[in-house]
Amino acid sequence: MDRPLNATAASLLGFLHRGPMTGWDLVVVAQESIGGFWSLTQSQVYRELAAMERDGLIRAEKTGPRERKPFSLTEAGRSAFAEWLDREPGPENIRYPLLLTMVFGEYLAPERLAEMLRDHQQMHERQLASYLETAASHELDGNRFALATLDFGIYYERAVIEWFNNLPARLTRNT
Amino acid sequence: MDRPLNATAASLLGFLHRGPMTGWDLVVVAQESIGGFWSLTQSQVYRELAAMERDGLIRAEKTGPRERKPFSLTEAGRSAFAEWLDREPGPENIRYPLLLTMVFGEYLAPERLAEMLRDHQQMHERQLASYLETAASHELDGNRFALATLDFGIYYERAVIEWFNNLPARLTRNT
DNA sequence: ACGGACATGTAATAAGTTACATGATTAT
DNA sequence: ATAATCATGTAACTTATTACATGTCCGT
Repeated sequence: MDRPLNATAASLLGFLHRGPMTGWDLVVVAQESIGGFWSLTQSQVYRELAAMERDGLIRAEKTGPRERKPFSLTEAGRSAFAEWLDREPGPENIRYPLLLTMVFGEYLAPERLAEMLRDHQQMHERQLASYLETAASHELDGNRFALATLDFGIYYERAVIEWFNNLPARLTRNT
Repeated sequence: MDRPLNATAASLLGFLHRGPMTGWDLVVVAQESIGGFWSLTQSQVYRELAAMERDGLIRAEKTGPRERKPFSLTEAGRSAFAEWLDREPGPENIRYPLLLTMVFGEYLAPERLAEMLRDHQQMHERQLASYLETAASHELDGNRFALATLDFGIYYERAVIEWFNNLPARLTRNT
């Protein structure tokens, strides 16, 4: 007990500030609001919820229809969250397999690499479009913080796309 | 055996194309060349090396001074790598705790958030400077692929810094 | 009636982190 | 001589991924 809260668990506590939610709800909400820079899976959510219930940070409300089991914040949970939130957030980390592939590009058929680049560029363009749509929808207007993180995604995708566009010049060179 | 190769292990095989290296060497080389978008730890390296030796993908050369135990690629290793390299690289994933903190910014003292933002912006500025220095040093000129990934880092850091610079306008708004 | 979304959870495994133990060699 | 760096590795643990099992309720 009183293990330090990990970021994934903490984010669940954060969402529970909005009111009681089930694991399912949390997966959906998290996917939507932090999915762009913090991945989590269903399994993780249920596991963290179970652990946090054991630790008294959340409490199960009475089970609803379809075995819905909503959890609500306890005072302990609220303060554990506040403590976590105030801590120095760690450095970001990026893991991009495509770049790994590219570092070893000399061992790969150029057309194959080109194909991968095309695919990934397309994915990023779609992601950017989706972010822009969200931004235009005004559904986040109530929360300037959420909007700011969305903005991060937009800046990121734009930069990546620009990088893709300038790549051929970089890669076609002699050497 | 014949478990699918993971990206971390595969990258070690990639580096071994340059010639036999020890775990230590690999940690250093990997840190330098892919550290920006693929983190790995010493433990992981030694574990993957042990597993790959078991699987016959690499072979230990004779131990040198200081218990140095260099590994070299086997034919099996070479072809496992080629196979891995040709595969569809998965989507990138970013995990940025600062953004998590920001999403819940409404529960945090504004000055504390501002402080975190200042710190992180500084970290990104330093990172950018370091990338630019590497780019200016011409030490990567022999490898246009490595240069391209370095470029990714530069585009990324620039975008993030720009985002930081535009943040106050975003966050100071009413609401 | 039935397909699809809702909902919870477990099992098995892989990957990643942190800390430590041990010792050799080099440079000062 | 002693501190720093080189070098290998283990132990203990936490986090993350993938796949599966089970069942409910809603809409058509």
